[in-house]
Amino acid sequence: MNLELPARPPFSLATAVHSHGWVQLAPFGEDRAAGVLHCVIHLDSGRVVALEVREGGPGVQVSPDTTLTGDEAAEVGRTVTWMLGLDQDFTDFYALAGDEPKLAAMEAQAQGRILRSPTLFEDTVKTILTTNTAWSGTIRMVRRLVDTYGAPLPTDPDRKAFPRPERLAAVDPEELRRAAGLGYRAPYVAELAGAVAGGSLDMEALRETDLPTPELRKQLLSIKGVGDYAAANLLMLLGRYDFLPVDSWALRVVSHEWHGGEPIGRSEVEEAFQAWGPWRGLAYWFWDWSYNSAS
DNA sequence: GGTAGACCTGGACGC
DNA sequence: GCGTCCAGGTCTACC
Repeated sequence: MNLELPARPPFSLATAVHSHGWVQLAPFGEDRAAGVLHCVIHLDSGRVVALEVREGGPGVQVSPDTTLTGDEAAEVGRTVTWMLGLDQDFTDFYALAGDEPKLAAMEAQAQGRILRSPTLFEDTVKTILTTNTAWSGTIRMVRRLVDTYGAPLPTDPDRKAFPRPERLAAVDPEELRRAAGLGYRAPYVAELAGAVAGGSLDMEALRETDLPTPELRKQLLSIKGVGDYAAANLLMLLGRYDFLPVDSWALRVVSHEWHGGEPIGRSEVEEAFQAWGPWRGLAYWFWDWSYNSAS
């Protein structure tokens, strides 16, 4: 049983999937040559299913590895729509970007969507695990977290879904530190999982909130382990582009783009994209960096 | 509000 | 093979 999900044009599955490194993080996977995105998700019914997502029509075709009930199929539809931002509309941004040579190709390439995990909880944990470590470390930590605590896929137990909050909340932080190699980040993940599992923090409600972006940012910053960079990264995933996720890479590319490679600070990065107003994060994310392409 | 130091891991490097 | 250094954001204490 395949699901056909429409996307607001322009849309490209490959562009959305490769919008950042998230596809390299478990339980995502891909067959790049075949143009297939793989993922394993844990449904509300308790079942764990594998999905294959292909571009099809003006949207995507989703192939589960098992027969789904009506409710489960509807949940898969909502989840994949969220993950790929199928209903996102960048018309206003494209109108501005068309006048900027460094962004002018965005509409033709259907850029703008940023691959998300099935839940904001999962994306928040993954974002915490990007901080203060190399990308290879993030890949390793997420993989070990999924392998150690994720619910197995019945048809292939070696493949697992991202662990649910209640599962991680039940793990001693010291075990998280050792078993998943999270280091000092372990108590942050444990505290977040505990808050979500205990009901004191409804992460998924933040996906639909009408809160102004600065207020939403404050809520994200109240999560231990989420600082300026991580909050801005999560806001980007939530479709709020008012803040820039300034990390060491941002300092490097902005320095080479406008400051001759000289050391710069956060303020120079923010100043570079100030003119883009509520779209500044998107302009930064998809900027055609001269340093990046030359290195 | 700004700053210094600690946190943790793995990779690079020198010996 | 071993030891040392470094990169990578956030938190806490302190000024």
